[in-house]
Amino acid sequence: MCIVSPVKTTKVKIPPSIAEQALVRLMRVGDRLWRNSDERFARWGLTDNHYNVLRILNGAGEPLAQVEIGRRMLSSRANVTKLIDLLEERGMVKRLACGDRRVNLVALTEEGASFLAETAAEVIGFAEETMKPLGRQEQKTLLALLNKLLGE
Amino acid sequence: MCIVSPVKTTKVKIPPSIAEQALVRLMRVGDRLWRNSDERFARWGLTDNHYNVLRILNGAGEPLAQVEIGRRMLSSRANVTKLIDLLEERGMVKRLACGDRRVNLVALTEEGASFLAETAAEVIGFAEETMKPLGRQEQKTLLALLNKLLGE
DNA sequence: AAGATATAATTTCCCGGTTGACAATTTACC
DNA sequence: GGTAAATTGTCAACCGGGAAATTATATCTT
Repeated sequence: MCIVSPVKTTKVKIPPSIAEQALVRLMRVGDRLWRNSDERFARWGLTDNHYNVLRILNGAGEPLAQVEIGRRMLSSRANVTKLIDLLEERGMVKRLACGDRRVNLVALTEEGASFLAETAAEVIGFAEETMKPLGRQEQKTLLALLNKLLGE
Repeated sequence: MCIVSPVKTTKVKIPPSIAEQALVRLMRVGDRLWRNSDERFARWGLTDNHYNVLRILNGAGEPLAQVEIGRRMLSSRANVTKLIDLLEERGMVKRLACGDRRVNLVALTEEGASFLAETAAEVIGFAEETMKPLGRQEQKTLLALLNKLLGE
């Protein structure tokens, strides 16, 4: 048991701001989602960032330069190198030479594609479960607000 | 210029899911906010997590055990130790003994409080600016949706 | 054609945070 | 009351990711 001497320390009165509340909540939710997500993908020995790379390649439908991958996923160039290193080691991706000898084109392999195919249902299921507290319409509203916030 | 041989690699058809879209957007927005926030607080030689500790202590209005701080900010005990170490070194916080000799009660100092007072306006200003793309009512909606999502 | 500038990837180093082990203490249980 | 289990804070080791410097190549300027 912890005996607290009578200390009063509510020092600073900070005016409540809807904007700040929303911002803090947004950061907290984001933080939690990243943790959960990471936890999930750890089962496959991957980071959610690794998975993201696979999804980006699959979505693009063609090999992409590393720098382009980094651009699409808000990651530093240095980090993309390491991400690709692991994915290539696992055979999910391969680097192709191309006309410009500075760039590596990164392509999804058969193995990477089938990994995506096998895990897609589960990944989507996870998303559905996470968002379940919100109805379909609320999810749409949320998505719209976030898009507006991102300014796109 | 990069010559791409005619490769078709759109392998896996993944059904579009509102839930997943919203989830991904949420994570992306959260990530961006954490980055911006960290960048801001770097001016004070702090992490946003350090600032968070100060806000939590101020909000609680009484000294808190480290484990309790960790609980409120979803951070590990070990990390709280390090956060408090720095804040104490800066004189913004101090550790108090209490009845239970396992726990350190952490209290906001005068210096910590005045730091909060001095920076509050700017921090709130940052939040307002970040959330500006949304109107007041939209901010409220967003906040409500996030709360519902957190299940509180 | 030659030198300056820009771009892509990689390497190295650093930082914040987590995990796991540990010591001190408290609580639960028999 | 006394031993086992649980709790708190700390430390050391590790890990994912970011920033800056490095190398190789391409483009621009003249």
